[in-house]
Amino acid sequence: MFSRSEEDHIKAVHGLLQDAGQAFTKDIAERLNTRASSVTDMLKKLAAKGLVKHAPYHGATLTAKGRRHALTLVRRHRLWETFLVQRLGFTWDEVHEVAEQLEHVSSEPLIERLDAYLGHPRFDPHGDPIPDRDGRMPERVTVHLTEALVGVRHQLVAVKDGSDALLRLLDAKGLTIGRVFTLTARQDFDGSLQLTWRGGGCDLSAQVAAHLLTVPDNA
Amino acid sequence: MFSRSEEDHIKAVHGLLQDAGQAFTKDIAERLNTRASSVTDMLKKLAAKGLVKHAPYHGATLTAKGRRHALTLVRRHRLWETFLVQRLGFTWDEVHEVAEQLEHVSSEPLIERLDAYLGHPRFDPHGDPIPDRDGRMPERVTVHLTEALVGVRHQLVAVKDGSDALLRLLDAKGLTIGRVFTLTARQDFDGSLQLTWRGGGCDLSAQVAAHLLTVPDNA
DNA sequence: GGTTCAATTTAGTCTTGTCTAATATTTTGT
DNA sequence: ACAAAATATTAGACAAGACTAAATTGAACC
Repeated sequence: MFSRSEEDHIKAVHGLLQDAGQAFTKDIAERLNTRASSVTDMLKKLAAKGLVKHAPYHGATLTAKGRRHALTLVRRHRLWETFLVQRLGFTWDEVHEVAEQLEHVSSEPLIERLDAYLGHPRFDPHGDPIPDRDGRMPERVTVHLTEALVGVRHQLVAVKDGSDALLRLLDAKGLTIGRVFTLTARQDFDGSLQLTWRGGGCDLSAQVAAHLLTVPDNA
Repeated sequence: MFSRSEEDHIKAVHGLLQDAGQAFTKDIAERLNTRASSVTDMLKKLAAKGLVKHAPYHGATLTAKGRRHALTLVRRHRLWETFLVQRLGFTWDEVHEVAEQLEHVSSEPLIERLDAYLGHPRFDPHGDPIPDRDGRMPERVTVHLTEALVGVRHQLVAVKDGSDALLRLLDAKGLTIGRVFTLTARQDFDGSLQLTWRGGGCDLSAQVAAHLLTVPDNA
C-alpha cells in the first residue's frame, strides 16, 4: 500500500506535529537524514495521495487518512518494542532500530494477534501510550511519584519528557518502566524521598521523583 | 547490507538448487514474478558482489558467501513461521506471506533471541528443518509413522513431499506438525492403521500413514 | 552441418527516491 | 522598509530495479 519511504515521511510529520505542533520541511529532512528537496518531493506525492496537506513554504499537516496511518505505524512500533523487551529480553534502549524495521511489516492480523499475545498492553517500555486498533490513545491518569500513596498498587508508566539519561539512571536503581509495585512505606526527607515496596525500595532525589509518573494499577 | 530484491534473488537461486539442482534464469523469474531480463541484471550484480556464480546462458549457482546468506534467510523465515504458529496462533497455512516480510528484517540479536525464546526449535510448522546460526541443518532420524513403536515418545516432524493437501487432512484429524505423542496402542487392519496415544488417537489409511515421518523424541 | 526454436542477454526506457545547484519565498534585524 | 539570512521549492542528474523489444546463444532435430 505505502512504500517504506512514504511511511517514514508520514511518521516524521506526525512526530513533529506532536512534538512541536508544526512540521517544517527542514525538520522532516533532519529526522529522516535526507535533504529538504527530497522532502518537498515526497510531500507533494503524499499530498497527491491525500495523506498530507502541504502548504508550500509553511510546512505540512496530516489529513484524517494520514493521521490514521501514522497512528497504525505508531501502534506497530510500540507493540513490537513491547514484544522485544517483554518477551525477547532486550533492554528498552536497544529496541528502537529493530522496531523501526518491524513496523513496516504490513499485516493487520499479525498486529492484532501480537497485541492479544502481549495482553493488550497500553504503554510501551518507554512509557509511551500504544494507540488501539482505531487510533485511540489510552488516556492515562498519572500521578507523580512524589504523590504516590502507601498501600496502593502502582505502575511506573513514564518519565516526564522521556529523557533517556533519566531512564538509564532509574534502571540502575531497579526502577523500570512498566514496573508494578505496592508502596509499603515512604519517607520524605529534605530534598529526597525514600520509597519501599515488597521486594525492594530505593532512594530518589525529590527532583528526580518529580519526573516520575505512575498510574494506580487497576488491571 | 543487502536489498530486499537482492535477498529475494539469492533465496530463489538457493531454492531452485535445492529443488531442481539447477537455477535457470527463466525459473528464477517465474519464482519472483518478474521477467528473465530483470533476473539477468540482478545475477550480474550479485556475481559482482561475490554471492552467485553466473554462467551466462547456463544459469547460476551460489558461492560460499551466497550460500551462507541464503541459509540465514531460510533460518529467519522458518523461525518466524514457528513464532507465528506456536505463539501467535496462526495456522501453518497462513504464515508464509508474513514470514516473507519478516525474514528481511535484519538484526542478528533479534534472530538469536527469537531462536532462544522459541526453545531452539529444529523444525518449523511445515516440518522443514531450521538451519542453525552457522547454517548447519539439523539431521533428522526419521521413522515412517507406519513403523512407530508403542511406548516410544515420538514427534511428527514432516510429511513426505510436504503436500499441503495432506497437511490439511491431518489437521482435521488432530495431527499437526510438531505434535509430540507416546503411542499407547496400535493396530494394523487391512489397509488402515489405528493409533492411540495419551489423550487422543486416530485412524489413518495405510497410504496416508506411509507419508508421515516422525522422530523418536529425545529432547 | 544447417535450421529452427526456446532461453538468455543486451539495449534502451520508465519509475521511485534520492541528490546538488539554482531560484524563490519568508523571516529577521536594523 | 529593506537587506541579509534562513528556509523552501524547482530543475536537472543519477542509481536501483523493473520493463519491452531486439539481438544472441545453445540445443535439438532432421
